[in-house]
Amino acid sequence: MSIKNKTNEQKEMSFIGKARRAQIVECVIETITEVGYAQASLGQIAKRAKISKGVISYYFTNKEELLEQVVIDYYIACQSFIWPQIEAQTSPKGMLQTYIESNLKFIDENRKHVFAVIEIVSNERTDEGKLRFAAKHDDTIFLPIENILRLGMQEGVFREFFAMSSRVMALTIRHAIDGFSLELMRNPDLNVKDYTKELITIFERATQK
Amino acid sequence: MSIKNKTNEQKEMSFIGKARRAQIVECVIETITEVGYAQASLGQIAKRAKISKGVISYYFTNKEELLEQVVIDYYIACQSFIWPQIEAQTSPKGMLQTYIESNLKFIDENRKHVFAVIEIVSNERTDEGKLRFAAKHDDTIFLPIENILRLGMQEGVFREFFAMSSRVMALTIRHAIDGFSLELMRNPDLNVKDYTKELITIFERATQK
Amino acid sequence: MSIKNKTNEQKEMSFIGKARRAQIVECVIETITEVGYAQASLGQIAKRAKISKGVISYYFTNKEELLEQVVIDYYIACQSFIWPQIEAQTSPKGMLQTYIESNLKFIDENRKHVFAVIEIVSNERTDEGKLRFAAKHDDTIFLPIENILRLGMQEGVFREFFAMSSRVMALTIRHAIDGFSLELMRNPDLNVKDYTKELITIFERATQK
Amino acid sequence: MSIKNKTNEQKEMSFIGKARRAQIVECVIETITEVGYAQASLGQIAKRAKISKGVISYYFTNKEELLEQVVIDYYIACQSFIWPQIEAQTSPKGMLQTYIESNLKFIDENRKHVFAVIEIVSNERTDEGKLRFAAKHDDTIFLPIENILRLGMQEGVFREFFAMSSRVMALTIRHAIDGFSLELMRNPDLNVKDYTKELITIFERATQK
DNA sequence: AATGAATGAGCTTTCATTCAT
DNA sequence: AATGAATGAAAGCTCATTCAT
Repeated sequence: MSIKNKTNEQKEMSFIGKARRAQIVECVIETITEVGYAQASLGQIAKRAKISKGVISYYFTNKEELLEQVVIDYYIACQSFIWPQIEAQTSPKGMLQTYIESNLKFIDENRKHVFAVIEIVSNERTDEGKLRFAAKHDDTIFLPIENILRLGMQEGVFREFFAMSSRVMALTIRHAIDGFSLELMRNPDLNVKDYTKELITIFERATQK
Repeated sequence: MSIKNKTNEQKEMSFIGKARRAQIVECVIETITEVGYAQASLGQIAKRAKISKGVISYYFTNKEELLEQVVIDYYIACQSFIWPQIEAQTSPKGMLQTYIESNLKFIDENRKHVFAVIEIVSNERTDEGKLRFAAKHDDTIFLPIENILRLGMQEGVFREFFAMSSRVMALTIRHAIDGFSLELMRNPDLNVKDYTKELITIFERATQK
Repeated sequence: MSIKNKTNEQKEMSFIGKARRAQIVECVIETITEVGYAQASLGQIAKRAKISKGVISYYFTNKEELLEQVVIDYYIACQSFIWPQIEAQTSPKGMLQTYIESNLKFIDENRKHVFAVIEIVSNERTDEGKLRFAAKHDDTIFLPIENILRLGMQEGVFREFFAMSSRVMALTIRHAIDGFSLELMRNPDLNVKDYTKELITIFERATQK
Repeated sequence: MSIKNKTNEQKEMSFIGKARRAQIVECVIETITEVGYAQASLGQIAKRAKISKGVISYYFTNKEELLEQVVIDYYIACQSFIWPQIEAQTSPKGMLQTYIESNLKFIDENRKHVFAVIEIVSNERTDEGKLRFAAKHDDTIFLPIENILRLGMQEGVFREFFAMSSRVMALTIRHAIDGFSLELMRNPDLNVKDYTKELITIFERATQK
């Protein structure tokens, strides 16, 4: 019986099992980076992992679950890298700066993983044609930045955002960050320090009173 | 003989031929909008166009050419909508504002087409795994905005951008605009006016002295 | 109504109609020569003829009839070239020599047509998978040479062929001639004179007492 | 991962894998025999093998490689059958006789395989329209017989061949042998013994001083 | 725990043929 | 007389998934 056909209580996955899943996830990232989402077949992934396709099916229910794991791993790694840094900040301005800074740092240090996640999130769909990770992505990604902006407004350090404009600001920051990831793949020699500094400047000016 | 095996300029395409190509391009846009790039097969496209798959092959050499046509049509429509408005401006500040405004207006009025192009440009690859439209996209999309920024610096109305930061600014503006398109698909009832106003505010503040 | 849907009595084909058929047949030969039987589609043929595929269907019931016409034209041209020369001979030895000589001359002067016919005859099959032209080919091709051999035996100028060996001789002569055609396509600069001389020598020696 | 994406030498193919490939090759031969090269699609082959089309793609990179395997198998089997017999001969005359004899024997005992190879070699083309196996065929097939003829001339037991006529002789012998294969398919009850005897006589006479 | 084998659906593309004009 | 348009079947091939071992 394959590992996946067990009930939830049976979630007794061995150490080696976890390692295998991690290895496969790593190869998904590698593959998507090299050939893109649409060409990243299980065959291509298995080839890079130097295992048979069957192994993937053994450790993951289906391709969907495999890609989800890539996304989940990213969320965990990204959040646990960023949150402590933001929580260490006391001012909204510091939080915003840290949000941008830490995100770019994480992306720089996890280029392929982040790129793969963007590919997956913007392509993977349900049978009905809806983007599968859109909702979850929204929750995980936009809530924190919107909270920072709201806090800044309440404390009076950020300008007053009319109508839905705090959402626009949040989206724009997010698009800038995701866009940085794409640019980094196209142009790996990018000066990350300068890019970060400039992005902080842009959104400091955009938010200040 | 199919329509595509004529001379390269394809001068001699019948009226009905052009109409058919346009109709098929329209259905590609529709299909990508509904099911995404990866699921947009010729079969799906033909189904929506209520024609047989063979017809598509009759009017387009291959899928690649078909998708390229979607992108080309976008470039032509977008440029001819935006350029006159920008050229009518005299100040860099006015140009930047108009650039954002007209882009968002075009996107709003051509939601599906723009979305489809983003899907195609960010997914369609050559046999070697490189993004097929990356280079052309860069030329068409980034040069104008970078020119506006440079002009503003020379005239002293924009702040001094250090190092590569005018490129960062151009990229960030572009990511904000492309991001708007994606957001508009997820949330069709978006208040476009407010979104535009806010985006202009953000980048006015980000660029001013 | 297309020309082919008329009854036999209506075989009133115009001058221009005959010319068209001849032109198309010529292009079939050209196409098969260039790309081979399997790749010689109606589309390829029409392209070389600079006409639409529909025209071919207008003048020929189907592809089968078109290819048959190529073969028929060959038989007529070949026979009317060769027969008079053989009939002018009085001795079996002279006939055999003339048979080889005139065949090779005809092939040399109609390289592409002969090659196309060989391609068609050895590939074109009925729905049941039988070679369509095998029987007709046999009758037209082998009877004359077998007759020459029989005559030579009766007159005592050829050696006695035991058992089925006059058929073997006829076949071998025929294979040598068809093979010459193939070799001529592979190696167009072949010295035809020398080839002819040698082939005559071979079969003179093989048949003589 | 399919069996074919291993190293180039494909050292590590399982026993069952080899058997499957052999089985599929056998069905290609069967299929070409029944319906000819042009109609021998992967679907037809799979049907005869009672497997799905996918299995063929699993064991062979593409159709081209599959057909090449048929040809390679033939070369190996044919050479290893014929060579020892020829090398056992001491005189050129004996060699020539053995060459014809053993070739015809091999064809008789491998009728379908030989026929299939002839179909493939004379039809399979590259994308540029050139016969794919023409060159290799030439090397493998004509060199040995030309060597025998040259040896016979040097030793003075064969007549002097002027100009390119030893090549003509080699070609004619080869055409006779290939032609025998075709004749055998059309007429399975052929008396092979008599055919062989006659062919030997023909070329003995054709070559002798 | 892991694999090789196999499937069947779906992909893009080509093709002979039909038909309205 | 001729064409452009369209079809539907079949081609070679890829893929996610299943399953026996």
